[in-house]
Amino acid sequence: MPELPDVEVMRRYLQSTALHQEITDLEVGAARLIPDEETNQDPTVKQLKADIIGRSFESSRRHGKWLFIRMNSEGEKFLVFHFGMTGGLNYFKDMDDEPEYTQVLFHFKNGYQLAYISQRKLGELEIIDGVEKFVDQKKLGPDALDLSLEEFKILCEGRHAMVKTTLMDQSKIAGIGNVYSDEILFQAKIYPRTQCDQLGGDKIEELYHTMKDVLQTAIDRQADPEQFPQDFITPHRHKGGHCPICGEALKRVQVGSRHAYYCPNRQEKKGKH
DNA sequence: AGCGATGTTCGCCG
DNA sequence: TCGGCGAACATCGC
Repeated sequence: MPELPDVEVMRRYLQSTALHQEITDLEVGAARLIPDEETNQDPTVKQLKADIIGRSFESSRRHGKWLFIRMNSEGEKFLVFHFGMTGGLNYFKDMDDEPEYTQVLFHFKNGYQLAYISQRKLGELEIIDGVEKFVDQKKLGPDALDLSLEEFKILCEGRHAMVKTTLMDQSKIAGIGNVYSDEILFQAKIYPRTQCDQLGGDKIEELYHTMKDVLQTAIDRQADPEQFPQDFITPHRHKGGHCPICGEALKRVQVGSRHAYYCPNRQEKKGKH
């Protein structure tokens, strides 16, 4: 589930495995992952190879759900990853260990490989020359972990949209998706369809701190639901799941075109008390 | 066998 | 202008 914590864990993984090794070859299985300004996909794959082969990864950055790898090119060049709904990375040596659904494979001079995995082939991989410019073009808001309380208050105040929608809106806050917005709202005891302008100043501040806590805790636990604290909803976030705190059956409600899971006992609807 | 799924983009509507 | 909604994208697992 590649949201901010998942991508951060992948960034650290890549940072500790695949840096400073010359890339000797690149195999592209799913060309659709590489965006193309023209309609013909072949030249972009060739261009991607030309930009990458012979280079090495030098450092990494993350903004929201996007991962940037700076390469040792002439001038600044970054490889950008987006993992869609099902993507991931795996660094391995023996080709027998090549993961299923590998879509792009980087070969390093030391005999290791880095696989970009994507079961559903939704995702993106491209070369850019500046992170700030890219963030601007993609109209991404500040990264959720960099967002200040003041910025968060401004995002919420006077906004009629639902809180969950706002948390997931990448142009306002970058990095939070369906799963972590549910977790944040569960921890903050807010009903998912609550509108931002129904939250008081204190509640907004509480939500802000909860957002940071949830994301940081998830990163500390390797974004692995099995390692999450006992009171996290994420491992129970499915049909038939129960609240880890009070045992109530979880409910599901439509928000935008997605589903939110929540505890009807602990996430009260506004005006009901 | 059909439906739902962690993501983004785009167009339509009130 | 803002926000909600739904389709499209690809494809697998339940």
